[in-house]
Amino acid sequence: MKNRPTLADIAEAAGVSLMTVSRVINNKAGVSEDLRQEILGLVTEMGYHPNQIARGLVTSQTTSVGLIVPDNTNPFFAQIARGVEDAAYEHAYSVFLVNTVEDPIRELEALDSLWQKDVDGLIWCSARVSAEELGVQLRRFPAVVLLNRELEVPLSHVMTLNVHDYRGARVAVTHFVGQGRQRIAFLNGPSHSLSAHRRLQGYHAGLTTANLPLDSILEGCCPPDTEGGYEAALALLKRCPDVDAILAFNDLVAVGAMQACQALGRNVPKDIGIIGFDDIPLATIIKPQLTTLHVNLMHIGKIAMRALFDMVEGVTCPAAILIEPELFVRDSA
Amino acid sequence: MKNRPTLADIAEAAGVSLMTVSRVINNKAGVSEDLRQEILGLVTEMGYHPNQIARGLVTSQTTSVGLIVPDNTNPFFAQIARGVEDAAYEHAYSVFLVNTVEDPIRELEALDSLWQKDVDGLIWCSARVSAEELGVQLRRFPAVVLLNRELEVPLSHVMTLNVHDYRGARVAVTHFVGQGRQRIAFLNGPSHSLSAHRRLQGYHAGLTTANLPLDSILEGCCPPDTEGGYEAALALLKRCPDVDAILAFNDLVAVGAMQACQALGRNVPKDIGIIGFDDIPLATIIKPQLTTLHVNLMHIGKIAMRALFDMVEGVTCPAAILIEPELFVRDSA
DNA sequence: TTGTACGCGTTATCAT
DNA sequence: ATGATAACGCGTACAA
Repeated sequence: MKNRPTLADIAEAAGVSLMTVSRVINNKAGVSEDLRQEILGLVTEMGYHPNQIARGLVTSQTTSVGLIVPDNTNPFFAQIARGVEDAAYEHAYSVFLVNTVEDPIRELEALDSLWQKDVDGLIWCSARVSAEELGVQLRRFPAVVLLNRELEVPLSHVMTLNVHDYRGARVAVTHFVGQGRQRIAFLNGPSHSLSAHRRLQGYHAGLTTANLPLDSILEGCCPPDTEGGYEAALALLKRCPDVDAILAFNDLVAVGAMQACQALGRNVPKDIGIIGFDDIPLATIIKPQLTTLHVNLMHIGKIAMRALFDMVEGVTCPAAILIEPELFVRDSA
Repeated sequence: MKNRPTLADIAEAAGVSLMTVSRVINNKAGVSEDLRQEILGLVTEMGYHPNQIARGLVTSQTTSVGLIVPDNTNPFFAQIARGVEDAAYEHAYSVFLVNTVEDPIRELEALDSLWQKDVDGLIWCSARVSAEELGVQLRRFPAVVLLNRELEVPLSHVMTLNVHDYRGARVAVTHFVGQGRQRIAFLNGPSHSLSAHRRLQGYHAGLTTANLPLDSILEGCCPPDTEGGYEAALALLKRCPDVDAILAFNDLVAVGAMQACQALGRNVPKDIGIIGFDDIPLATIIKPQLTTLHVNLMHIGKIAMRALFDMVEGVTCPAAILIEPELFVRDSA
């Protein structure tokens, strides 16, 4: 590897002081136009790029942020990560990607490592730590966007960004009811999930509004993937053969449920309607295409990163943003 | 944000010099056991973590690496990224994730930004730049793993990691032939893709080995996603109604092709056999499940990162690794 | 318009 | 066994 040129190198080549070059690099005033052009020439010629490490040491701005996700392989987070990276690119920021794999210890280590890297900000998805620990960790970073997690007491350097799960689930139930469906089941996600909790409330609200009885036999929990949805739907249809609608925690569960229905000879959507959540790419790949609560995940990632950038720059931001999911009616309900 | 403690802070608290603390932090000899314990106590008490930025400035090791992918949303690269991150975590390294979105300009900017961040190494997937430009860029980094790209002249600080596309495609064709299929088509990916080129060769070799004629009417190119596969398969079946097997560039194309067959009333696998490439999660979600050339993508990511780590540490590595894809026979062929 | 001195937090080197 | 000092590459504050 060729040694990278430093400010001093190109200052020497130009026969000027180090500061003059620095001014040119940072577009600051106080350099004659000819000198500026000459230096600019040398800069490109010698392939100089400022060393962000050294720059960060003195400015305590590293132009890099951390992104913590449970699993970047999950399409949900993959889309968000993509949005974050795109927006970071707009601002010439770099993104450290870290997976927690749902492991609280690894989550803590991820935070440590990002802190050691002196990131300017942090986008933290689905934080699993306790409320106290959350407070401690948030205090360590200059700016944080919390995705999929709420905050009891607002903090000036923290923004929360949540999907309006409650409303989404309620809309789905109302849609089912409008189709004349009566026995509406809910295949929920992990019980530790905040979203799962909020969606269950929305599901209940939807039923109540329609004067339909709540019946815990219609509710089930499962791992948020296709296998989970498949097994849970199988069990559900066994204990409640009269189910005519299934609201799923997410699209993966919905697809699993759809396949379970088909395996049992139930037609979707004729016999059983199915609605998913998130609208991942799979939703339109699968046949019949999934009716689902669409959330623009890449856009959420972008919003998160832009807000983070604003906070870093000292621009005031809303303390919390709530994203409205929108029902995309396709073929499954 | 609370000010992070520095070496000086805890040195002052311990009433010793800064260097003594540094020695303790770095597990170096030359500190009495009592002092070491006392300092260690203060370190945890005050929550000290070394500032990697400052450390990197003097050691010129940042313990961070760059990962360049076309699109982290693509399950193929998502899996690889996950493997890279997992292995990086094992070594306490951090990963900068950058998307190129197949844009050569953005790819160059990605390289610049990673270079400015002074990464210890780089994992570069599907490099699109010219051979000369490739050489220039490789020279800028201490260590590089090139995924999905070959190198004419080996470099001591660069390792290439490729899937044996040729062999995979040939195995697939042989499998088709073994099933008595005669009109075997190939829906290839983008013409600029190196993999696409190698797979085409393998496809040809497979046909030739089976004494089947090459027929360019059986070959098509398409964008490497489901829509691309769908459209291309539709066109293919229109111009060649007698096709009884389709080898697809990847699983997404295969799924698209499968749906096109179904839309045209062709049964898969009875009328038409389909084989994909990569074995992404979708392959087992879709029905019928996809027969495909399995590649352990997460494992590839891990191998890449571990090799990179070895190179950074000065351990010698193979100049090139070739991964054998394995045919996973499921329901589509 | 241009340059000098200093400090960011850490490690390496050389003293003590 | 411990400490003082110089460097790493850069920006800020001040001087010329």
